[in-house]
Amino acid sequence: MSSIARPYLGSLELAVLEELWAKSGLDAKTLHRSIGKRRGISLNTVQSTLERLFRKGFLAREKVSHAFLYTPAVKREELMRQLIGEVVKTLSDGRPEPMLATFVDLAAKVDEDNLVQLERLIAERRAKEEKETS
Amino acid sequence: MSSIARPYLGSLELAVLEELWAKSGLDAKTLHRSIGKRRGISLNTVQSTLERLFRKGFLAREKVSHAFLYTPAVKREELMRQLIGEVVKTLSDGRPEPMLATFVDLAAKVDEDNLVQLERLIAERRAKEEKETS
DNA sequence: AAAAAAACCGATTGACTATCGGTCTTTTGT
DNA sequence: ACAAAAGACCGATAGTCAATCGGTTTTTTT
Repeated sequence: MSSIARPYLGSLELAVLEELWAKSGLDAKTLHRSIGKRRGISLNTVQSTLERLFRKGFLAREKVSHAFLYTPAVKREELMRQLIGEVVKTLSDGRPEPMLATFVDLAAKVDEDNLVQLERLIAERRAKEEKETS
Repeated sequence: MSSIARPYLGSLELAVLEELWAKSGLDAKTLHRSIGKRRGISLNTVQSTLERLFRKGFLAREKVSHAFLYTPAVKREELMRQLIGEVVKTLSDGRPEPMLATFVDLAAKVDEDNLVQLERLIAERRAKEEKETS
């Protein structure tokens, strides 16, 4: 059982999501032009990837005239939360410390200033919570 | 290219790691007794999984008399950091905010008190940093 | 030296991404 | 309205990886 669950996004899937986060409501052809051409892959390949992402619930689509227009069904932050949440769930061992320590480590790794930023986000979060509870 | 890199731990691999984090220096036979029997899998299966984890660098081993004794080569926190780091790297888009927001979200999700804990860890971290820089 | 234990090798299966050709369906231009 | 074009849909293949195990070789032990 408890493996770190797929899905798990492949390289083309990620590229497509990135593209759609930048500009949503694109069709397969357009996406093929922007990312498929460079990779030398066919329009069909882009299409099946879109289909797969749609089935997984990561994309929404709407048929406009003849073609599907795709939009992200998850925000970048939501996807991040899903994926990190998976890891955390499987490796936390019941205790919150491993997760929290990891967060502090990773925040500080890139830039020490991130810790300040993180504190600020916590404070904001708490402020919001208190407003709701009052 | 930039997919969320494997490895990626399967269910049996995780179970083995958990077992070794709890009590390290076990051989294949012992691990088979504790986790393999329940799953109805052969000793061989456990052995190949140990081999795979060893090749991946997640386990160390030492031959004691006739059998390999395995120990974790990464701590739970380190593995967590590796895996979460992968996700963060692929989805951060250069900015730290998505990562930081996700961290706050996930910390608070399980238990609101985790935010206090998180603040404490940040403070401790900063204290240590200042000592080193002085 | 024989038996037992364990390592090692190779093969198979199943899940999943990537890939694409071919066909069916729907739109659209004339 | 009908033919051409555009796109969706289906099915097949290849490659990767975990899980699985049988069989063979190597090493210990008695």
